[in-house]
Amino acid sequence: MDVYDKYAYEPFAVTVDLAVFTVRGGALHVLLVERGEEPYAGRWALPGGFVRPDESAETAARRELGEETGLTDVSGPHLEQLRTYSEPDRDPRMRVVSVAFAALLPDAPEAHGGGDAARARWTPYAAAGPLAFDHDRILADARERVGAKLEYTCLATAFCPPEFTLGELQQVYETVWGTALDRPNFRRKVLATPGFVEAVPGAARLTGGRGKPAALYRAGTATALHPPLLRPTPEGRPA
Amino acid sequence: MDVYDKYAYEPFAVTVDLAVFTVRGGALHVLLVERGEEPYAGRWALPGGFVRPDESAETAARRELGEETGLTDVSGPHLEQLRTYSEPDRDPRMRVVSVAFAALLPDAPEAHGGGDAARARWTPYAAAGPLAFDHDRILADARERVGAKLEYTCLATAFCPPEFTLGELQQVYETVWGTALDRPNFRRKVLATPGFVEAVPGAARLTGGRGKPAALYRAGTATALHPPLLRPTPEGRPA
DNA sequence: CCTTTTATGGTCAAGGCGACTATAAAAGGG
DNA sequence: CCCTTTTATAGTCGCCTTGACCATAAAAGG
Repeated sequence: MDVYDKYAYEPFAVTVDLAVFTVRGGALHVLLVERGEEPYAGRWALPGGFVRPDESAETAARRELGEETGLTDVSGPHLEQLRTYSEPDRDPRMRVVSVAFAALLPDAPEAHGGGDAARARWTPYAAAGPLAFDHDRILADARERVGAKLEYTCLATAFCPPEFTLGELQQVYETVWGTALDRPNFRRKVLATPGFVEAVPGAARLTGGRGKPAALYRAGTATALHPPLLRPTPEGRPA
Repeated sequence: MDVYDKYAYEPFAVTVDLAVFTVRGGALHVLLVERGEEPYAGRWALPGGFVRPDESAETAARRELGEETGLTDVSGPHLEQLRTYSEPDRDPRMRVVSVAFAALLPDAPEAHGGGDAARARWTPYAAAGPLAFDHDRILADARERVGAKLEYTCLATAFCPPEFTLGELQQVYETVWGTALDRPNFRRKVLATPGFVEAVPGAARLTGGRGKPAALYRAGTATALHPPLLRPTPEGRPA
């Protein structure tokens, strides 16, 4: 990292791209924006934008998250850096290096308040067609990362509202992983992990649905999951 | 990521920084270079350099790895992107965004063949004093990532020569994690994981040391470790 | 009132893993 | 040449986790 090297260096544009996920109605959704200009005019793309001179990539990502979702409290949602995409030809116009982030939101915010957010739409992950640039790749990487992190972190609560039932939490796992889980076993595992969730003391209950009302829980203070909650292996996944 | 936005964007310099690790004599070592110029003249730093106009960050990292280690076959070593560091003030001279990588090498190459490699020295991780720029942080992040990946991947073999004993493999774990492991249990776990290691058929053996000669193994084809090989928890590490 | 639906509680056996003991095969020192 | 030391390898035992179940409780709907 020697700026005084004799090598000439070329200036790059640096952007952030966001894969913003939520779980809605049993399906994983991602926030997309429609491009208005070339290249890829009319195609959908991940929200994002330039990193400004006084910003870190993290700051820029959180700013973009607020602009695209219309959220007021932008400090709440889980946001984490994924990796950086820097293929020389990933943008046909110029050299653009993009730092990708994944964000996890609870359902509800139907997005597009004003400004940039007006362009944004929640799209089922499965229906997120061919995206602009290398965003298909970024989105796939982001989804894989989120699925993997559910195994060994308490990240699943980031998809849930402040108070939630264990059934809702299980829905998050089943939706992201695309597999069904045994309810009693899931419950046993979650409750046996100290700090994962904590019961809402008011013995509160919920919901408009059928069946016995469920107890409410809040996210606990733990972040890691030891031992991990491994997704069921369809066959053998050792390789 | 809209280049036609009205926002002015500032050009950034983009570099790669490498945390190159090896296990030597029961201690984790990292490859450092001494800076000759301001700022941080005389301080040690992670090797790295500018990403060239026709390179991706991955390509630049592998090129730098070759230049700094003097290795000929630069396609062999494990190299993986860590994350990107982009704090606006991380370089006092100008706006530099750095994509950090971790590289894992087997012991032996005493580095510095010619060119840039002459500047490079293997340093025990524990003795890697205050480094230039934010490289202390990068190095700490890299070490943590490597330690974590040993748990759920077969990455440990990247520290070993082409043929190795289970004792050497265990040494890798103990060195990176800083904990002792029970030998029979470690052996049982490694051999029970299909594709982790495969026995060298020639019933070969080794070594100049005392004791019963050990069987030789090669790295297998598996990359993931299911179930994981968790490092012993000193107390409770659920948080 | 009975069925359906969801939440919750419990059992049981197989497998993984930590702790530990035992044996085998080399080197080194008297 | 024997005995100790050292390292590799084999095996045992019991606890805990986990997957596959079964059973009960509490609501809604007909």
